[in-house]
Amino acid sequence: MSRTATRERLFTAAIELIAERGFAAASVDRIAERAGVAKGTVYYNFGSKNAMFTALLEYGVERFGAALRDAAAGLAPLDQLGAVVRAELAFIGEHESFARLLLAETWRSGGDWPHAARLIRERAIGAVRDVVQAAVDAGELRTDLDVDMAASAVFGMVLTVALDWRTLQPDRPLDDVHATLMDLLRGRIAT
Amino acid sequence: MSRTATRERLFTAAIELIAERGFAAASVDRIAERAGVAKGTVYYNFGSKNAMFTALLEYGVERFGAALRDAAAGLAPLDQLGAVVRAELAFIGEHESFARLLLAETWRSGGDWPHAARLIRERAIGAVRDVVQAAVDAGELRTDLDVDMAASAVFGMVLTVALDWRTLQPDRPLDDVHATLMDLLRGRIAT
DNA sequence: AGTTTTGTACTGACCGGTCAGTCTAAATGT
DNA sequence: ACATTTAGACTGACCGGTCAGTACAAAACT
Repeated sequence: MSRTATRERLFTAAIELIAERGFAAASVDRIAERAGVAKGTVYYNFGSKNAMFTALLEYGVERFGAALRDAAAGLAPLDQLGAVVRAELAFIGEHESFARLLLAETWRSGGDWPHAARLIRERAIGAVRDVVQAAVDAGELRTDLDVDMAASAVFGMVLTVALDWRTLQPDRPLDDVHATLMDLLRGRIAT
Repeated sequence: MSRTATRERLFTAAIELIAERGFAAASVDRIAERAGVAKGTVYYNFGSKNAMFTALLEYGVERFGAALRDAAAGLAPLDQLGAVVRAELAFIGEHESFARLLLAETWRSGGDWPHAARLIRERAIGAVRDVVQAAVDAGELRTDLDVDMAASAVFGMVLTVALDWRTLQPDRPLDDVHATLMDLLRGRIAT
């Protein structure tokens, strides 16, 4: 089997198990078993459990961030926020387990991973931030808006709502969820 | 030492350790040590590590939900949402570790505790839901608003923003954060 | 051509250590 | 008296990590 194929199988297995029970409870034995690979292969490919987790996070966050940036590319500032929110919903819909893992690990405190949290903030939340900043620069949003906090708020809101969506109403169309979220963000709530 | 005092010391110690590294990595030995209590006391009081965790969650979520409900009590529907958001921020500011643990456990998938997630949704998010519903009933919000999703969105947004606040800008006044959040929710963002 | 070497990917038994949970006899508090 | 806590020794299961060895194909040598 090719090296990259093996690594991806391990990523998938690890993401699922960590999303279910957390990092510590996902044993290397079980991850290897689910990936259909011997335990030693994990250490041949990554060197340690921690290193595998770091590689997995980098791989996923990079893709997540790229999906968000691609969604906004080329659009008018007016449309970018909606597009980014839609892209975040879509990505989470397709990579639900990874999103759960992300939510749990990003806001962990003392843990072993200051690196992980920073990565997520730079790549994923950063993409949202850039869109908000573009809207401010275009004179579309108030110039005194706290851009970082707004980006974090939008990202967190979409992330938690998306996971509720997948958990409680998985059959509901993405557009429904997207519409409600955008209504909330645009203040179209009041009568 | 009284039974309840012992339990609370154990709760505090367990919450901190679990928030730092997750449930599996927080050993009973270390929890007992941090609480200044013998290991046997844990088993005398709770019977098992899982049972302690369940009791801890019930205790914390109950208090969290009560804080949110108390904040809204007696206010006009117009003011309730702001009060609930403020109460959520304040509670997280005072019980940061518990909030981290809550975030990680609520949106976990397969885990050992579907019970935990349901509890949080009923008690904590439920308090937000009631406030949103009251606003709808008072004709203050659109009647076609998806109340459950809006409540979940507000709760998740405030939770993630609050933890970013504590992590990245702990010295910032609560009122600042509150104002930005309410601006976002009221659509006062556009120029 | 046939043989030997080399590099890469993977295997699974095994080791030292940690963990949840048990047990007990004595102490402490009310 | 009775409930609660202590201190610590102990067990068996499981965990992260190691390592000698297998498989196999491309390359190098004769």
